Amino acid sequence: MKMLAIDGNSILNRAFYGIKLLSNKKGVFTNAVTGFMNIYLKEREIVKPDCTVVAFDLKAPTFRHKAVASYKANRKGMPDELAMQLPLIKKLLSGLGINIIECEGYEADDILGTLSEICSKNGEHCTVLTGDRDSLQLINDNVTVRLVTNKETINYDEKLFIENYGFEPVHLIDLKALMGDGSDNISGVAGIGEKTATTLIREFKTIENLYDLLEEAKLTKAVYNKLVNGKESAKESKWLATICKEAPIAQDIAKYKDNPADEEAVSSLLTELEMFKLLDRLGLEAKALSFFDDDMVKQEVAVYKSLKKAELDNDTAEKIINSHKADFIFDSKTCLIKVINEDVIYTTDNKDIILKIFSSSVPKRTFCAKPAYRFAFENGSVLNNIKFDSEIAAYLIDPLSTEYVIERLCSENAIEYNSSDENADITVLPLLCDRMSDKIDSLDMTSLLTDIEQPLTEVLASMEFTGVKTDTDGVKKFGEMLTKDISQCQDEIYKLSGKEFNISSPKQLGDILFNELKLPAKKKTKSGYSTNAEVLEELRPVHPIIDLILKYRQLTKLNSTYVDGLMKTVCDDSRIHTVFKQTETRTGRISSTEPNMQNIPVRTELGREMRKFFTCDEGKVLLDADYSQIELRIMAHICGDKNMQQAFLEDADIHTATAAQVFDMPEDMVTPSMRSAAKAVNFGIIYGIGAFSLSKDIGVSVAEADRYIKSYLNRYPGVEKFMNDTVENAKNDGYVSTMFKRRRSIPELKASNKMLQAAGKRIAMNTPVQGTAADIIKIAMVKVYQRLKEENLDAKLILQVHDELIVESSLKDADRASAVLAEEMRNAVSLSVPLTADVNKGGTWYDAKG
DNA sequence: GTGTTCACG
DNA sequence: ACGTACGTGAACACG
Repeated sequence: MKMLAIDGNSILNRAFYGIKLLSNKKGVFTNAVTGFMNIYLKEREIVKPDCTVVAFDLKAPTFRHKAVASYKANRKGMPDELAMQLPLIKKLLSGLGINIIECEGYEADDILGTLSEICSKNGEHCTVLTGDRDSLQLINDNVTVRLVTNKETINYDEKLFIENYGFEPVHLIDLKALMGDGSDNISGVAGIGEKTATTLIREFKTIENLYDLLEEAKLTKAVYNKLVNGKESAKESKWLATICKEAPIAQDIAKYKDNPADEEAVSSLLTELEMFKLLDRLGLEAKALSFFDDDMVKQEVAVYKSLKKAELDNDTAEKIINSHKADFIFDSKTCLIKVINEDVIYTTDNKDIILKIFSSSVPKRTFCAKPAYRFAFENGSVLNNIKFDSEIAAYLIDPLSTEYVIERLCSENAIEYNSSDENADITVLPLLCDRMSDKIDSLDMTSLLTDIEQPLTEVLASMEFTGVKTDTDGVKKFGEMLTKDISQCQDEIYKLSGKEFNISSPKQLGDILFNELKLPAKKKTKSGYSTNAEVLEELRPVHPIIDLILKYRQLTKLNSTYVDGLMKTVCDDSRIHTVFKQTETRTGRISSTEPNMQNIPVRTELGREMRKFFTCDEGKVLLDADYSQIELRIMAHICGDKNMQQAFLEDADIHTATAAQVFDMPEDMVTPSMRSAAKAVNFGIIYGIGAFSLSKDIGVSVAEADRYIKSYLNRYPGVEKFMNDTVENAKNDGYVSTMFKRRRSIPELKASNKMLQAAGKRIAMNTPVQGTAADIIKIAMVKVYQRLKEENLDAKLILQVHDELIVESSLKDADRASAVLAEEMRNAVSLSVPLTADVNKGGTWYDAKG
């Protein structure tokens, strides 16, 4: 008989923080349940238990001393999003026939301790599944702990434990008694940390033995004194660290055997939670549920009404055009439009009629306007007077959502949605727009939506439509050259390693490097050795094969992602029409796909060659304009630091100026390496700096990197204040915002996981800066687009790469277009420091980049 | 489908 | 101690 004993709270907690928030249409969160079940089902395959028990905490804070201590440690409690999933997972597990144990006054790990004790006594095997290292103390011949970590699940048996810790599992409590445990409010012996504690426990095994032999033991004076002073605390800590094995639960293992599942109950629950993948995995069918059967919800929802339908013909189109508003949904795949006007739904797939509606001046609202703009442009027409795009509105309201679909937005806005009605989307559209419009107003984002984002949609559609001229012959030749070099590189790698293998497989490559060639392994990943560029870079001097592998990586990346990848996307007009996504990023940037034109190589000379194949039509030229240091300038503006502002007002080289400040010397004494260190610090400042990463980035010690940061913040006190205030406000408000009122909520700040919290702080510091930069270039894009049009210039925006705009212009209009670009980019907003934009021109992107 | 790697700002 | 900077998209291997 094999038992699997699971620490429900620990695993649920890990699952919650490991997966982004998910919820069903009613807003019931399900990410922790999903994550828990993923872990559980995977472990079940591995352990193959006969009986399974999931233990949950049920704490009565005053019941006993230990409970009080840990109650305090967890007092801030779990977030509501997690707490509401506790009953769900319990219900689900019961339905699956899995035993749940809760025991008043005992924590989950006490129950696991008791269960493992019962198994041991009966000579049965017990596998404990938890994310809590404390439980490792339970390990013995019969008890294995499978420790769930972020990366992997480690199977801890006695052997592995001794290998890692150097003493037997049972003495983990003695270790804790000395070193303490902050997260569990265990104080340990003051001044004794992990190192000393481990050495002591390896030698003396238990604290009792240690204190018995204290006088004759060879200890330093300091350690001796600490131990003497901390004796009481050590004893107390040991008691606190000891997992109880006497919880009052059934002693008969047979009681914990798995029960048959109640399939009916499980499938109702999972259907309601909309966890269809899990249903599938369990081999169950979804159950039909009546929509909105919850009375509470019913009262608030706008009731779905079935509307009259009519054909959209010339006459009805005329009527619509002359009315005061029309809401439409356009499906570009099937070229189908549905228009709602005066409670009638009109439908047609007639192109001319669609264009007639689009180009008319009747005020329109829609969901996802960009394909409509593109359709209009592709047919030589225009789309006029879009008043409201509810998809963009939904994005501004919650940029963290992964997809914006009408059905989901309805459930979030208490609008009933009949998914079996093919006209459901258009039926709910007017109401959805009303609700979202109110929300946008109340969030003070009206101007952001109507003055920046909505006008931008047309600009993006135009850029996509225009596309980028591509020299396919050049790309092909470049690819042929790469292919030759790759095969040569490959041969040499095979020669050096003595065998043929797939160099692109990190697994096989790791095996060759670290097992066959016995190179020193640095980092590990979930599935083996890490072989990323950073690791390889360090190994470069150790073996000549490393250089070749890096070369191979570079060449194959260029060949598959850029040469092959791009060639696939070139259209018949020998232009690439990327798709810009306006509702994708959490900061407000736009992104580019199919292909991604925002990550074309530039940093290495070979990669940069690619840009020679992005060109322009005969008689035209490319204009490339980029903001210089826009993010640092924004930082200087919003933090108000006079020292930092001065550098920009004087038009100084900001990295040199920073180096002069940080290293406290005149600018002409700054060496290139100091400048480059300062540059890294400036980047770090924008990202929400950490000494560790900075040290890695510039190759100095963590302490040194920390000094740089301290010195930086000292010299630019406004920056430090901004960081602190921003994080503080974000904690209070739950969100941060940009200069133009774009907002991003930061749930990470409420996490109990420290790493997530730290990540939240960095997001809080970075988003206002990155997001404001995004706002500004969007404003510039709209203005540039309008002016090029107004001034009748033969010049079109074709690309945006975050701080860079590219225009394809006729030769004759190039100078005027350049002036428009520079002017509008510089004057997009007025900050307390100047914004500068450099413009260059050339026949290819490579040349125009300056 | 997920993880790893690497291209960009 | 833990793992380590912000924001993206694409290709490939592997289960």
